[in-house]
Order: sequence, then structure tokens, then C-alpha cells
Amino acid sequence: MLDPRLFRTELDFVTEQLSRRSFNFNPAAYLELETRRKDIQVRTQDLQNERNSRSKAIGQAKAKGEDVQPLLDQVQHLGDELKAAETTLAEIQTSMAALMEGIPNILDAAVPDGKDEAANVEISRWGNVPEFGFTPKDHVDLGTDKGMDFELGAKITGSRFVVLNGGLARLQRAIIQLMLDTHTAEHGYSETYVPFLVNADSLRGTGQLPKFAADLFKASDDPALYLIPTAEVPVTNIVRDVIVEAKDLPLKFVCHTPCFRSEAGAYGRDVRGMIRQHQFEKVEIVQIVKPEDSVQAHEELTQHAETILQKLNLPYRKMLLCAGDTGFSSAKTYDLEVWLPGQGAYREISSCSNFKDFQARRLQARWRNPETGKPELVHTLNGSGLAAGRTLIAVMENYQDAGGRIHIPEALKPYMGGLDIIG
RNA sequence: GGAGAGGUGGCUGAGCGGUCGAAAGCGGCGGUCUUGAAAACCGUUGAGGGUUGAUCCCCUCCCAGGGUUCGAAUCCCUGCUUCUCCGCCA
Repeated sequence: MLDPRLFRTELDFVTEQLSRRSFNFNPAAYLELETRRKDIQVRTQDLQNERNSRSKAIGQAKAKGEDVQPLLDQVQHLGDELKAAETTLAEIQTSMAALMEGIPNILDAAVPDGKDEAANVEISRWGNVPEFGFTPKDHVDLGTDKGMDFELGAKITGSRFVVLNGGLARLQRAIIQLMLDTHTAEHGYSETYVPFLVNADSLRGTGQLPKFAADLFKASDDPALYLIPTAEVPVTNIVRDVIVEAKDLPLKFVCHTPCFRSEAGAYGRDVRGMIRQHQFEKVEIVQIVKPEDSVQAHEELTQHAETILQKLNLPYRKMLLCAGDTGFSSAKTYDLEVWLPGQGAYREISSCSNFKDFQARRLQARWRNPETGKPELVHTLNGSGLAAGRTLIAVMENYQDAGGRIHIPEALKPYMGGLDIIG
């Protein structure tokens, strides 16, 4: 959520900034609602004030043993009027909240214009795209005889699910272990284990609700619980309604969870293989920082994700997402795209975002600023460090040999129990 | 799943339907004292919002949502949640 004060003082700026995202914000409609809000709120508070002072007077008169009946007669009419005003105010505030919750974050000045991924800007490239003396296979062809079974996934559940057996299941686990160990031992993150089902308040806090309900799997109606689309949700919500002491910042969490996405609107895209599944494993890194530190933290966090790709010696490029491709809650996002020989293309394997105070305002996640002594909003950031399912694909495709066997990267061997080749 | 007891400020913990946003203690902050620190003493110390140039002032918040009342932390209902006991269970 954006700062309501920004709307009151810099409406033109907000409107202009939102248009960068092709978000159609109607300032006139906002102003009308805001004017009514102010009007009704002032009137309601006046009425409340009157009720309070009169009730207090009744109490005082009663304490002195005076006859309070005349006073009671005077307040007869107050109740209805006040109740009506309070009801109207609540309705307006609900409308205002709904409006505000549907408005995306303002983009960082560094974010380039553009309407879709074609306008993303390549920042850097790392590693050498491998030269094979043969036509490299994709992970589906490589995995068929090694325990990657999409038909079984479809039988047990449906499309976009997979079963992994033997070496490939172990390889995915090894990838996860490497990530967790690297982020805890080398990057200073604290390993966290969280619920995989979350309530609506948590999803509202990180921005998935109310706007993106269709992307979620709802697991229960009463109480309303949802499967997490990313560990970002439960982990960032650790600081919901919390005032963190300055000395405890930054908070850095790393968390491995499965992620569940309905992939509504992705029909027909990436239907082959493990690229886009309803369920996938991911290691997420999350930082809660002082506002002044978030720009630097964003660079570091992205670097932390890059470290994993470098340890696995997987070629990748770092992209700065353009205005149209940057997510709803994010002010600035870097995507890391790994080279997939089977597709002959770079594909997203990590997305690292600085949300600034957008999530924090929804979450009421604050820190006590020693300079002001007041609670102020923190900045939140997160990134995939990395998506484990896609990392598995990348390892398979980049480490294949002419015989269709998969060589285990050096960094993963300690986790593979002596196995150094699959196939 | 069954039975019972609770949810109050950063923490512990009082609170008869009426000057209660809330006693007291701890913690925090400031001061006195001290070479410095501790101790002691004095003072101060919740959050959000409206209005304002800034104060003042006003409103809301004692788990959440309803209700009763002129007036609710206090009474009633529902939900959530914590704890204890029994049952079941990885």
C-alpha cells in the first residue's frame, strides 16, 4: 500500500508514476471519495465528542446525587445520528481501503520504461554458455529414464505435477541443501521453517490479496487458508504488527518451502516439463532493513542468489525489469535468468525485489528509529535463492554428456552420498 | 475430539458500568549524585488517525467482530487464540 499522505499532497506525481505501469488511476474519483471521507470523519468525531462529554456529565451529576433525567432527555436523539455517521464512515473507509489496496507500488527511478519483458534491460552476464559436440537434450528427454515422471504426477494429481525418483530426487535435495548452507554460513541468513498454509491477513500483507486471489490455491474456506505461492508470504509476515528494535536490524531469513501456484492465465505456456508446475521447491531469502539501507541490501541480496549460480557454474544473466514487467508490490526487481541448453534460452530462476515500505505499510511492520524515537516503517526485500525445481533442470541440461548422463557439479557432490553421475 | 481457565501498554500484573488510555512493579529515556559507572532518588515513557504553519484540541484502540446502555476494559453473544487435564496421534 502507498502512503495516503502522498495522495493528498502529490496526487499528480502519483498519477503520473502509476501510469508508468499502465495502471489507470483516476484522481478525480479518488478526490471525490477523499473529500467525502474527510467530511464524514470530522462530523462523526464531533458527534462522538458530544456523546462523550455529555455521558461524562451524566456520570458526574450522578456521583453528586443529582437528578440526571433532564440530562438523559437531552441525549436521546444523539444515538441514531451518531450510529448513522459511524456506519457511513465505515463504508467510506472500506471503499478507500479497497481502492488503496488495489494500487501497485511506485517504481524506483532506476526502473526503465516499457510494457513487457521485451523492454527489460540486461545488466550483466556470467559464465560461458557450454559448447556441446552434440545436440543437447532438454530435461524432459534427459529425465525420462532417470526417474522424472510426469505421467505419474498426472495420475496422482493432474497436469503440472511431477514425481521424481532416485538420483534426481536426491539431486534436488542436494541443491536445496547447498543453498541453505551457503546462505546461512556465508551470507548471514537465519534458517527458518514456516507454515505452508497461510490466512488471508498474511496474503494481504505481502500483496497477493485481494488482487491476485486467482493465482492461489485455497485449501479451506472456514477458516480461509491458502497454500503459499512463495515462502515470501509466511516469512515476511513474521514482522507483521511488530516494532523491531533498531539494533536487531537487518533481519535476514532463509527458508526452504514448496510453493503452490494455480498458474491461472498461463494455459498453454511452458506445458512441457518442469518449468511451470503447480508445486515446486524454492529457497527464499528475505531481508527486513532500515529504509536507508534497502537499496544496498537489494544489490547484496541479488548477489547472494547469484552466488549459488556461480557455485554451480551455471551461465546466467541479470536483468533489470522494466516498468510493465515489475510485480505489483515491487519498486524494483532484478531477475536472474539461467541458460537452459535444451531450450537454447535464458529462463528466469530467481526474482529479487525491493518493496521499500509498500509491504511494510500493509503489514504494519516497523522499527523504532532512535533519531525520532518513533516507530517507522521498515523496508522489505526478498529473492529466490533459488527456485530449486528450475535449478534442477538447469543442472541436468548444462551437465549432460553425449550419452545423456548427468554429471554432478562439484559443489553438490558433498550432498550426493558418493554419487557423481546420474544415468 | 472432551472438560476447564485465561487473553489488559515493551514485559509482569491490578482494574466497583461513570473524570480509565488504564494502578503498581520491571524495562526504556532524561536528570541529581559520582572522576566514571553502579546503587539510590526525582521526573518521564503506548499506538493509529482527524485538525493545525506548529502547539492546543478532538477521535479511535484494553484479542477480533457483533450486541445492551446516555456511558463498556468492565455486562451479553460469536469467533480466534493461549494454557491445564483427559483421549488420540507422527
